[in-house]
Amino acid sequence: MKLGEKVLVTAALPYSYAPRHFGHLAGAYLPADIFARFKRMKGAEVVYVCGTDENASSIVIEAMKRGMTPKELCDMYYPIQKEVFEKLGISFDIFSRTSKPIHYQVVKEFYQKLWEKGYIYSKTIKQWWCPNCKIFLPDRFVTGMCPKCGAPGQYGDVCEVCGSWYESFEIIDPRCSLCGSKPEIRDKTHFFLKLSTLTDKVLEYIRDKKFWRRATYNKTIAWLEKEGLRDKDITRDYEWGPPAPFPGAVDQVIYNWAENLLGYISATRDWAENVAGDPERWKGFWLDNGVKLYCFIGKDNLFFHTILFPALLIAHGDYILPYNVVVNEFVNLEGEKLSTSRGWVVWLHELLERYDPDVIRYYAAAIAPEAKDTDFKWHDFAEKVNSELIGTYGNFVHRVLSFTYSKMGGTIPQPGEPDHRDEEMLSRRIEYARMLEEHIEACEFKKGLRVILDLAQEGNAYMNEKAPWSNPGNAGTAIYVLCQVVYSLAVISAPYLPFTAQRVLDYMNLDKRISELKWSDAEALIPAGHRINEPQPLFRKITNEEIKEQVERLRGRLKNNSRISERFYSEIL
RNA sequence: AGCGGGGUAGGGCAGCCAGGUUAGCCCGCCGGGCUCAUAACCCGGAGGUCGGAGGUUCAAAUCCUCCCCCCGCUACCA
Repeated sequence: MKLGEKVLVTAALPYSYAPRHFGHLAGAYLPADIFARFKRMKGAEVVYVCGTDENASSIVIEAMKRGMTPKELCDMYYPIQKEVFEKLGISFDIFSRTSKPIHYQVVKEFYQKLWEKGYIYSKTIKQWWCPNCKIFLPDRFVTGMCPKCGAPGQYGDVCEVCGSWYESFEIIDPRCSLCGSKPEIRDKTHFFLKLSTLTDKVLEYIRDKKFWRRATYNKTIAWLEKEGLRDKDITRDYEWGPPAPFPGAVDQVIYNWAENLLGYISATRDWAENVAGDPERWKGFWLDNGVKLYCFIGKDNLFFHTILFPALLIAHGDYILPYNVVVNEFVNLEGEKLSTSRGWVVWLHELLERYDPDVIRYYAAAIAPEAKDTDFKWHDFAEKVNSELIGTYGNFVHRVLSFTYSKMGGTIPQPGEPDHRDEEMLSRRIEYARMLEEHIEACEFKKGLRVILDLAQEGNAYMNEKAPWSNPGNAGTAIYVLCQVVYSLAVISAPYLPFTAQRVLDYMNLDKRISELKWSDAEALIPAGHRINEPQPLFRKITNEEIKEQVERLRGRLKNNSRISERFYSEIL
C-alpha cells in the first residue's frame, strides 16, 4: 500500500425510474463496493460515488406517459433506488442525482470550456417530431413497419423480425409510440462535438491499459483503430435537463449521453459539499493526477466509458481520466436473456424481501460475469449458498466459536507450545490475505471469493486433524489458532460480506465496527483469555420449498412466452 | 454484414496473452472417516483429451488458417 493513496470509484448511474435487478448488482455495484471497501481497509482515501441518471429522454417520455412531470417521476423513484442500495450494504459515499443544481453547474462549466476551446459547432439534422405531443422523438419511440419485410411494430433502425438494417426515416407508416399519431420529419439545428479530432489522443490513452480486461481492451482498441471517432451531437430539445450553454441554444439541453457521464464529477462535488463538509475537497480527486479512477459498468456501457468519457475529459483538459474501466458481461436468468417487460427478471427489492443482503452479495460475487455471460439459476443459488457460504464458511465460524463458547469456558484459551502444523495454519491465514489482496487489486473478484472459501476450508481441515473434542491436551492450542483464523476470515471477507463480518466481530466480543477494520488486522492476534459471546449460526439454509416458490413466482409473472414456459416444466422446475 | 468476447468432465469455472510436470478448481455424484458444528466438516474415488477440421513444432487447451455454435457491440435508448 502506498501511503496517502487516493481512489475514486464510480458505478454506472442507474436510470431514475428503472428498478435495479440482480444483474446490475453483480455487474457494477457489488464489484465496485468490494473494491471500495477493500481500499478503505488498506488505508486509502476512497470516494465511491453514484447517483440516479435523471435527464434521459426516456424519462421525459415515461413521465408523459404517466401524466407526471419528469421531476415528479424522479422524486418518486429516487428514495426507492437509494434504499435498495443501502439495504444491500453498497457503501456509496454519496448517492446523488443528476437533477441537482450542482450537476447543472458542472455541465455548464464543462461545456462552456469546450465551447471556448473550439470543440463545438452547429449543424442541422433531421429528427422525428410528434405534432400532437409536441416533442422530438428518439428513433426508439417511433414504431412502424419494416421497409424490407413489412413486419409491424418495429422501431429504430433494425428490424427484429427479418434482421435487416435501414434508415430510421425509411420506416413505413410511422407512429408516435406515446399517442399513436403520425410524426413528421423536422429539420433542427443542433450542436456537435468535434470528437473526430480526438481519436488519436484517446488511442494514446488506451494503449498502456493492457491490464484492463481482455474484452474491454480489445474492443476499445479495435473500435478506435478501425472506425475512429465521429463528431456527435450533444444537444436535444427538451425542457428537462441541463441547459446547453451555447450562444444561440434556445430551449436546448445537453444530450443525455454527454451529460450523465459528468454526473460522476457532480456527485463528487455533491459529496464534498454535503458529506465531507468542504466544497473544495472534490478537487483533490478530479484534479489530482495521483488519484486512480475506477469506473465499474456493464458491457452495454462500454463505449461510453472507454471512449466517449475519456474523449470528453481529454477535450476539457482539467480532469483525470479513468485508470481502469471494469466491465462486466451480463447475468442471464435460467438460461434466457433478461426481459424486464416480460417479467423475466429477478429484482433486487424482491430478493431483499426474503434473503439476507450478504446471501445476495455472496451469490452475486460467485457468479459475477467477469469474462462472459453467466446464469442466475434458482437451484444454483440454493446450492451455492447452502454448500459454500453456509457449509464451508458459516459452519467453520460457527463450529469454532461454539466450541470455544461451550467447551473452553467462553474464552480464547492459552496456547501451548505450537507444533509446525499450528504455526503453518497461523501463517497460512496471512498468505490468504495476501492472495486475496492481489485478486482484488486486479479486480478479479470471483477469484478473490474463492480465496475466502479456501481459507475456511483449510481451517475446517485443520480442525478435523486436531480434533480438539477428543484431544484435550492439544485443544487449547488448536482452538487458540482457530479463533485467530476465524478473526482473519472475518477481516478479509468484510469487503464481500460486511454484515456477516460484523456479526463475527460481535460474537467474538471485539467491540469493533467493520468500518474501523484495517486490512492488516488479518494478521493480528487476539490475546488468550479474551472472552467471547454466545454465537448463533450466521445463516439460515435455503429450502427446496422456498426455491420452488420463487420459481413459481417467476413463472406466474411470465407473460406470453411459450418457449420459456415449456422449459419451466422440462428443465427449470 | 463487420468487429469483439466465449465454446474445457453432469453443472459452474481457471489455465490460453509470454506453447512443455500425470489438464487444475468449485458444486454435484460414489466410497470411507469424524461427531465440535446448520445431515454440517475431513479424506479418497469415478468422470474431460480441452466446439470441429487442418497446419506450425521435438511438443498445443495454449500459436496460425478455415468452419460451426452462443453472446454482445456497430455511436439519435443512454
